[in-house]
Amino acid sequence: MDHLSLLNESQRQAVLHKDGAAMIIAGAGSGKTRVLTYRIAQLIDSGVDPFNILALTFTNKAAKEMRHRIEKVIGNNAKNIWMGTFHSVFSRILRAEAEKIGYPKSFTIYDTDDSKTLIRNIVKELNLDDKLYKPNIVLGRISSAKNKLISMRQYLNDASIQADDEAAMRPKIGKIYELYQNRLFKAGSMDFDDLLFNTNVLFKEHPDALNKYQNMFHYVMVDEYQDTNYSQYLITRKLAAKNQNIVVVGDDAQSIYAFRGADIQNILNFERDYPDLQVFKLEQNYRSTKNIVHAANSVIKHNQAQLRKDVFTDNEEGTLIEVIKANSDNEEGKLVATTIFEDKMSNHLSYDDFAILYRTNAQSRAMEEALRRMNIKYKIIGGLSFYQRKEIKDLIAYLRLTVNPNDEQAFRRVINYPKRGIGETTVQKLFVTATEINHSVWEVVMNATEFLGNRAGTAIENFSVMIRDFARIAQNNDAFEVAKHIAKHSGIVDDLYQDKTVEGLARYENIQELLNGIKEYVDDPEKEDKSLDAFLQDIALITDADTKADDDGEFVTLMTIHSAKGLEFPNVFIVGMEENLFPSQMMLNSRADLEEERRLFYVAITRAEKKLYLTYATSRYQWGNLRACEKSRFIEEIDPKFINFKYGESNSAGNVFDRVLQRKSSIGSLVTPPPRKQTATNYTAPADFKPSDTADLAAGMKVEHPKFGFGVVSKIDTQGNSTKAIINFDEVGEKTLLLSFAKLRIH
DNA sequence: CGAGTGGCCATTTTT
DNA sequence: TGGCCACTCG
Repeated sequence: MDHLSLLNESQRQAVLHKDGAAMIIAGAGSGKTRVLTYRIAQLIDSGVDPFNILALTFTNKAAKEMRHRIEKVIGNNAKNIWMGTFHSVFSRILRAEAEKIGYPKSFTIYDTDDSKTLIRNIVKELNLDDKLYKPNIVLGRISSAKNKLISMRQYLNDASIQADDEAAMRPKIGKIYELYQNRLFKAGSMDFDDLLFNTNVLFKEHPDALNKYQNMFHYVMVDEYQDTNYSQYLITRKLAAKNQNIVVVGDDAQSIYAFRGADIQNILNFERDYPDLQVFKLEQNYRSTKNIVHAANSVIKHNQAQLRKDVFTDNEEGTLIEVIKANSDNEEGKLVATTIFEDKMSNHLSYDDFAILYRTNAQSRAMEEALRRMNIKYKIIGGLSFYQRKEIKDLIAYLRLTVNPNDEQAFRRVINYPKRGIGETTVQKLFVTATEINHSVWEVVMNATEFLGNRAGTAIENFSVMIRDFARIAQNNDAFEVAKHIAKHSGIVDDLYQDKTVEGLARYENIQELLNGIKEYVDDPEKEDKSLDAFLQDIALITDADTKADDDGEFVTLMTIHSAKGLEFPNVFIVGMEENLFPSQMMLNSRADLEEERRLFYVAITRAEKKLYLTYATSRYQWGNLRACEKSRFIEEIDPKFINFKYGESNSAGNVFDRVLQRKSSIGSLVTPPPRKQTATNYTAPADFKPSDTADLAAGMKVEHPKFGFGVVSKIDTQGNSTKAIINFDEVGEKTLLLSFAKLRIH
């Protein structure tokens, strides 16, 4: 294969490795993805069936990117490779095998919010102190137990775990774990951790199933191995036990997910499990300048626990790292924004070339304000995802309930939304009864009239008839048809329709967007299964990071350092380089924590190709209070010969009081432009508004929409049995509407 | 039973 | 400072 010539010696060796176990230690920017890509291509070239290759990644983004790149090399065959995140691949497998372990085929997946709500409910039911048993903490304990494959039974029986919980004044966590797990089971639902936990259960209790997948996956590959937890480790070990063809790729210096159960130990275990292991080290960095690579090396040297590795580069020297000091978080934002602006202008760069990285999401606000004031377009990755919006979750709850009526959280969400006269009292009654007879709420609902008075009974009965009706439709229709039907007949659309505020309008649009998304899903020829079931499984594991960039024009990228892993940008700003922020206050308690934090800094530095800026502020607002901040120790840990202090220490420090005054006086000029594109309309639909039949709608026609007002059709787009109209509205600009859904009056 | 208001809590990271 | 929840009033 000619592409072998594009590789350096160690890359080539790693690519050409075929049978047996191997570990590739890949330094930052060392062409890891390229090696993985070519290795898979090489396997297929040598006659391996793509169906027999399993490639596991950590994020959807990484999976997508790799599939994309393999397609470029070997073409369509790449589609048949089993490639995805641990969660998505094994939820797919569990879906086929669920009944073996007592779950329904169409089990639903609880997201973190569902899990927390359930825990909150359980804590309440147990009459425990909700100040002590906070959902975050409890879920954290349960999650880390599951990641170590500790079942609720083992948890309750483990003396040292119980002692820990008692010492933390939370002796009932085990009890909560038990109830939580029972409730999930009764609801036919799994949380994220269950997807991996239950895969382990399946493989353990059903050797036939394990055997089946061992025979299926002749070659197993795991990316970002340093971020795997015990549960994931064991899955891969079992899968590879038969053929022993397993390759893991990782960089211990970039292990930043220990807080989530990732265990460096897995790398050590790996060496123990496969004595014939071959190790390849990729040490040449192709991404960054010498200054950046050396600076990163000088930082990571402060860690004790690490595999020896010498990352080097043949790239140019580059410019020094700039350290910028600001007096406040707002000034920090301003300095970053102006620096970007000036750099772009004087060097003819694109905003795409810049990224701003921070430790916590909360820091984005100051940056956003500054960028907006300078009219610099930006995009935030992460944060609240599309699928976390209330209206989206509401509709999805209906969809979930349709495929799995036992789904308790979905039920709770929509039982009285839109309002149908079923109050909290009635719902409580249903849940209490369910607990008493140890059945799911849905089973109680099915016999509601026996437990409830006439009025509530009827309301519940109507609800259950509606859901069963949805389920019936879901039997012989694709996900889009069902979802469209549900959006209409659940009353969600009508409800949003009433709300003429800006937010209401946005929610209405979001529902449309979700339906568009489902339409796209069923129109995708690569998706074999177009059922609502399949769609739900798919989106349960999607995060904001993979929603495709609607890239209208160039923009600066803002995100947390965690989500920046695996990415690269010519110019990178790491902001908030302050003690207690980065390193985070919560990570100062142990050497291990601090080292993880330092690895995080290492990851951040190595995102930069050409130019790196570190900024910090000497004061910052936190929970509405101004607090003085100190420069981060991490700045001191960089070898100073790679740094240029732009607003050096000589700058008069000033005191907090001065800064408050300074800040106050500058507030007058902070006239913030409108935060978002305005979509409010002054238009209100006339009382006699009646939608026309839009079958003959064509470009050029003038139409009226009950929310967006008047507009002109600019394009009609028919795909399959759905038709979209692109309409230019007078007030809100261009919108894409699904005709089967939108109410339009033709003029 | 539903809408509106006040009080309280929070900011570590994500599948 | 802002978002969410619980409580109270209509």
